Amino acid sequence: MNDAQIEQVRRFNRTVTERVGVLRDHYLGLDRPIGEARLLWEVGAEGRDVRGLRERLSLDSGYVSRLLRSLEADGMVTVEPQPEDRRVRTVRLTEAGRAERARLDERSHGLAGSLLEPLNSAQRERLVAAMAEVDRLLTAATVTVDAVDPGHPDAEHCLRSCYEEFQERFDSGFDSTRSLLPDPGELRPPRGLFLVARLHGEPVGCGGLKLPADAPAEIKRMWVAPRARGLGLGRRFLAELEARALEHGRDLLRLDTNKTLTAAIGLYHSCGYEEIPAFNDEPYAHHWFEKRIAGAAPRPE
Amino acid sequence: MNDAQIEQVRRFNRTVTERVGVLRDHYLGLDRPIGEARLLWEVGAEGRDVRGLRERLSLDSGYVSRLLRSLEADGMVTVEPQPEDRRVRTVRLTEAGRAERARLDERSHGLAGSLLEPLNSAQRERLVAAMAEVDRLLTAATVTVDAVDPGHPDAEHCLRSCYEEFQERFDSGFDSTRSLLPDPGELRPPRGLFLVARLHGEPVGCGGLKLPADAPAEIKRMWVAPRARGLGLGRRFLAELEARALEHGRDLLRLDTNKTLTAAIGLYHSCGYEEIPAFNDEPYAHHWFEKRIAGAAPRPE
DNA sequence: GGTTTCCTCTGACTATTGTCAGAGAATGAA
DNA sequence: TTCATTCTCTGACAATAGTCAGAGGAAACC
Repeated sequence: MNDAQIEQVRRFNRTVTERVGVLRDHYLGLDRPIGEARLLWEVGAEGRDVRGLRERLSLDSGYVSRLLRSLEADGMVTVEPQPEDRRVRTVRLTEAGRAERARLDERSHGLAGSLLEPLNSAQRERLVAAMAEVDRLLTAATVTVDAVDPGHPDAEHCLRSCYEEFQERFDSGFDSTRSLLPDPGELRPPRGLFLVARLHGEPVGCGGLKLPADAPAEIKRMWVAPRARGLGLGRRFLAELEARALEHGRDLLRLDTNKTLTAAIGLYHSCGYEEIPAFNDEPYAHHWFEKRIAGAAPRPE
Repeated sequence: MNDAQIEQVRRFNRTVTERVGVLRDHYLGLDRPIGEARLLWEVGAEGRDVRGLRERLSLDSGYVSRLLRSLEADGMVTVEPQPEDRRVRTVRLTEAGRAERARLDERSHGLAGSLLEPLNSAQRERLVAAMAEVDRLLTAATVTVDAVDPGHPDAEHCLRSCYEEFQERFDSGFDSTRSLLPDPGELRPPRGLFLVARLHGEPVGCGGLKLPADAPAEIKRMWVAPRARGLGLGRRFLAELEARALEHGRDLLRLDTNKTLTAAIGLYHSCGYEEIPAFNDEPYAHHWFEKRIAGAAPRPE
């Protein structure tokens, strides 16, 4: 990362916070303090627990409580205990609250429009494309990847989603008990490891590594949630798994995959994996790959 | 402008304000309220008038005064009357103030770095490029273009800069009194008009239109400040001048230009101007163009 | 049943971010 | 000189944003 890049990021920050900030104040800050407006927004059409609101906006519990009293007094929300657990209280929008939220939404829409408005259509397209790219990459930068136990709820959520997707996509359907890895417990140290990617705390992808004593390390159960695709997460998993394999003294990685997973196959090729003859008899595999990793720097950059 | 575009802009706003906002609070908000920090920053190394600070940050005069007293009490700045006009007071950083500002600068540098830090180098390059594009286009969107009297200080500033640039670039140098438009007063209504572009109130470009009674309208003295290039301002001036010419019932536009102004020549070509034989004997011209504008929509989009 | 933990709320405080009216000094115009 | 204007400052006031300690009800654990 060089100084010219840093300078550009700083210029970007200045321009964006100034322009977006000014317009946001202009559009949203009219009749309601920002704190209340954000809260109203976060409650959403469905309603939400007080706790959830606090976490989402990372505010003090007393403060949230006071904001809620104020919104309640204005007739925007109702707050009621949950039937299952009467300690937890659920916030719901009233009719008036929904109307107010719709107005906020409209204004926010107007704000976005006013950013585009002065530009001609070619410029608009370029701006929107560049914004999508910034959005994607900043989001990618907030994704964390950590090793967890395969029994962890987040891990199980990912595995379940992964199996569901296999079931849908594979010509033959998918039954994990018939695959060569019936029990993800095999991905628990010391026999392997399991990584989970999270975005804002929500699990959005996983990747496992088998470390058999008498055979090369093997990548298993790599999956990225649809909403997190396009962030380079697949590539990041591969890099991370390669690094971990290296740390365990391995210099060769293998994996198998189904012919319907074309994006994954492309990824493996572009990350230096080479197709080899079948090294196992996984019933769901059509392609087998390997990559020699010894000596390479453990992480990009 | 369509809804998908608006949606993308809103997603962008959310991601960016969240990510940049969190980090800014984390980096800058440590020991000094943001108001003071911004003020300290805006004073800059050179010092600045109280009035200028107020305008730049658009704050109440009483509030600025109070912030300054606070910074003064901390030994960060000194405030002294200007010698020429003792009503106006100038703020300057003390030694300690400069040190503090340097710390802010360092933190802001760190903030920018931390946005890039989690990405690999290919992603960094893409992010920085996209940020530059967003920055450029948002800046372009804040540029205003207005008709002013050619005697207005902003207009004169632009004309002077324009002549200086001609002087530097033309093989023969440039002397405005020898050109076919010795007096920009000819660009005053009703004989013509003069547009000035401004960015944050600073003049950054100009374009004139001659409207002779017995000849086609003619574009003169088009110029864009170096720091405002790449924003599509030239194209915007042409569109604006064409629209104004149309409003005056003209259907043909002409212009001449010097061979050293290659970017301008490219612009004319790409905007539909066609090269024609010399229609005047401007001593500094090598190329002559015209464009028929009748019937076209007055403005892009 | 008793204890602990969780969740929300209230009261008491503080700091920040302003807004407004007018005072007082300096300047420019008539 | 007088008068209006410009510029900054002070005092009074208010809203917003946030922190902290602890009360009290509900659920979970032993």
